[in-house]
Amino acid sequence: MTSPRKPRISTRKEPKQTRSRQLVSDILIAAGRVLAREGAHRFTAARVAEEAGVSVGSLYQYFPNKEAILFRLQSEEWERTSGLLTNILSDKSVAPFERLRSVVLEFVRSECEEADMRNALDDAAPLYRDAPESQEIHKAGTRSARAFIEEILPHVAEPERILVADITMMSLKAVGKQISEAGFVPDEVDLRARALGDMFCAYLQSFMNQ
Amino acid sequence: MTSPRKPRISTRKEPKQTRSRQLVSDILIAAGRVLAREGAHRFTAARVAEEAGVSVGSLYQYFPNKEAILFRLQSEEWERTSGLLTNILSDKSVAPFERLRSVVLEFVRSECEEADMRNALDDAAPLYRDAPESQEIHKAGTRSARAFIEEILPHVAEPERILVADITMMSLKAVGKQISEAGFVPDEVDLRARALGDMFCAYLQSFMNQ
Amino acid sequence: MTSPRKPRISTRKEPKQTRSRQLVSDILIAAGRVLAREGAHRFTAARVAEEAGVSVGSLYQYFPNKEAILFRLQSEEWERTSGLLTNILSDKSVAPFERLRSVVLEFVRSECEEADMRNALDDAAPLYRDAPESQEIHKAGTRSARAFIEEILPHVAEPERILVADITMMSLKAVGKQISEAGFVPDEVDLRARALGDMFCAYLQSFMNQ
Amino acid sequence: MTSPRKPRISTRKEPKQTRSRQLVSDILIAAGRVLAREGAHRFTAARVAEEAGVSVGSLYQYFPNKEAILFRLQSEEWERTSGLLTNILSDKSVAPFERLRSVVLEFVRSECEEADMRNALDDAAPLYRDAPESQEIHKAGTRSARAFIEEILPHVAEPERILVADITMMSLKAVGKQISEAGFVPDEVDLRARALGDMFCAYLQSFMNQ
DNA sequence: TATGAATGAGACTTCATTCAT
DNA sequence: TATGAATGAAGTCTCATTCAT
Repeated sequence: MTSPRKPRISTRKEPKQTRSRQLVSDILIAAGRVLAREGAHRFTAARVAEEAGVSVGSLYQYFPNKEAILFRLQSEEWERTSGLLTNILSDKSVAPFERLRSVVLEFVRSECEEADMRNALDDAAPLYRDAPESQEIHKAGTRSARAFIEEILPHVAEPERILVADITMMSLKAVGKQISEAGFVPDEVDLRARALGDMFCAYLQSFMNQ
Repeated sequence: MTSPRKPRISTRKEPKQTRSRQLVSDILIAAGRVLAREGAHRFTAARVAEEAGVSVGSLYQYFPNKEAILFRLQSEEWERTSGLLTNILSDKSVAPFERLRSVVLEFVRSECEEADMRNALDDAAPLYRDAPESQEIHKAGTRSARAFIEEILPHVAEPERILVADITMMSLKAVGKQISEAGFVPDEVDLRARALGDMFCAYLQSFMNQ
Repeated sequence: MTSPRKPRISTRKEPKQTRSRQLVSDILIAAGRVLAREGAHRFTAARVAEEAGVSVGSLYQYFPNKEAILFRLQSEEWERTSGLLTNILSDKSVAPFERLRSVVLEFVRSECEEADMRNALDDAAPLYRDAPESQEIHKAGTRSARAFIEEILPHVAEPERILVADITMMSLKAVGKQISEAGFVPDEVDLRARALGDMFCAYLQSFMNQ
Repeated sequence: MTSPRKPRISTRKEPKQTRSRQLVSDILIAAGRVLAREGAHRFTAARVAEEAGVSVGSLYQYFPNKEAILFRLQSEEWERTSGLLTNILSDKSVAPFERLRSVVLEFVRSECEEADMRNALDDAAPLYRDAPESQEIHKAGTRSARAFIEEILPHVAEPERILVADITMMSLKAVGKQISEAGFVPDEVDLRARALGDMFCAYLQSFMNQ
């Protein structure tokens, strides 16, 4: 893929006034709804504006383009999820493997909430993914994961730890997405989430038995 | 999400003559190139036709719509991969865990070949994914995986075996994709593929120690 | 015949501002001209837009599709004609048969005005005819006709009155159309219109002599 | 309407061999079916060829273009109908008004047979109507009608007789078409046909009482 | 600041007709 | 004579974005 376009994707103006902040928030909520209801394919500026009850003009006042809206939506998703992960993983009052199982379960469940919107967001990924800002976002989650692995596998060399953390994170995100896409009922979701947790535990355990 | 449209996606005309067969093949190759070079976003009938050196009309003589081309591309990919998986997994002259490691390595490597095209194909997935034909395709791979799990975990109850097979397959596909997207050099790819293999082995092993 | 598609045909946006109203009107006038000049066959969105001096986009801002334009054109025609009919037929200060002759004459004359456009509109009928909105329109004229027949043939049973009214209306519309298509000069038109009026009078008279 | 195109519409080659004759006939039958099944809108050379079981090439061997097929279809229709009219109207062993009533009934009924095909043929009229050959066809029916009027209204001056004949024919054709389009059941059809016959009789009668 | 009408490039798809085999 | 693949112009419609008000 060539794609030398690096579209500006950050918010056009930092809204300091409350009114603006509210507007941005309204737009994002509307965008989520449009995405969930109509699919990535029908996610258009006009539809978002209408759903948000603002004019297209206003929309473009706060977002430089359509992609920026998707990006913000994704960012906020990711921040929420990232916070969740970090909170659970860093809570040292809980046994490590319990934390791991817990984090997997919560993550998968959260992926399955608003699955329609998330799936559509994924479908739309090509639109915002290439922006440089998008890369940044994933670092936070990565950091927590690496710290956790370091905590439970202190004797493993750093490069390998990073590898383990990355593989695990990748699997978690990817499988989480797949589960959310599959449209399972809550019990089926939990079943799979727990199996995934088992897999990660078995994997990490294997380093401890070495 | 609305839009449950089920577009016809199968090949429009069964090409029996060599000429036609060649044409279809040319179109698919051109489509792959367009996809890799321009991305899913710029994958249009006109561009594919031009790249293939045929008229749009001819293109539509062999494919009912753009999605059908993508679907064929994906099918052929998947058939190749599926064959690969089945071959390795069912070769009982090799120790099971060796087969598993091998299959993971090969799968990930194959995902990384023509990564541009594959990634673009994934981006385009919303276009062909919902077609009924598309669902069928995934069954073959699933079968091999389940058979393999049955072979090495015969004492595990069927429902759980299926769960294990599905989780493993999901991880393999999803992580394979992520690795291919990340643009690693071959050594980095292998490193990750092996780690993934380790994870699966550890997981399955954990059922044997029970 | 298959294809029972019921395309949306109503106006896309209720134009409240004068500017919009003007635009819609411009488009309709342009559409009429294109129809008259080029024929139904060459009535395309692009041509209408160009004739109206607006962009295709604007055209689709006010009409959901090409058929809707034709439908509006036809509606306005029909409303005018329908009003004419009703006015003349319900004017009880004039003797019934005089009213009838008058209505036939006026109707046929009005059909012959802008005959090119009307004929092309008829040619295009397959495009808008099946829409539900289209069916509604014909009811008004039917009502006046039935009321008139009731007035002059009060002793005839209702079902038969309806039949008489319907047959007469059908003939009037159909013959009017044929006359307008034939390209007669005004005198020839009047001659035929009067003959048609005679026919209707003779028909109704025949019920009075019974 | 400008429409300066006068497309060649007559049959491309007079098929003397039986085989060819058969082919032309097959094509026409297929064309009728396509028209009835798919509507004028979807009447395409390819579809007719497929329905007829011949290649598009062959189709174009016997008809110079699509319109020619429609024209032939219409011609044959009209010849049949015209023959019917002439036969009934000229049968002097039957009382004139009985003949008139009979002709109207038969004509309307025949219009209602294969209504789908006829309606679609009407929808397609713009495609063949302008050809010069098309004008010729209507003369035969006109002649019979005029002869009939002359027979029963010998004392009326020729120009007026022609007018009467033309108006009556126009009404008959036009109303016949409308009835066939309306999709009535046979009894409803007959009811209307008889009313139409009544109207014509009353009209002609009015000239006899003068 | 907000609005929303206007733009027009560009996507998909169909189909009449030709012509090499 | 028959075939049917190939052509490509033409048509419909959408949508991101701008800009006058």
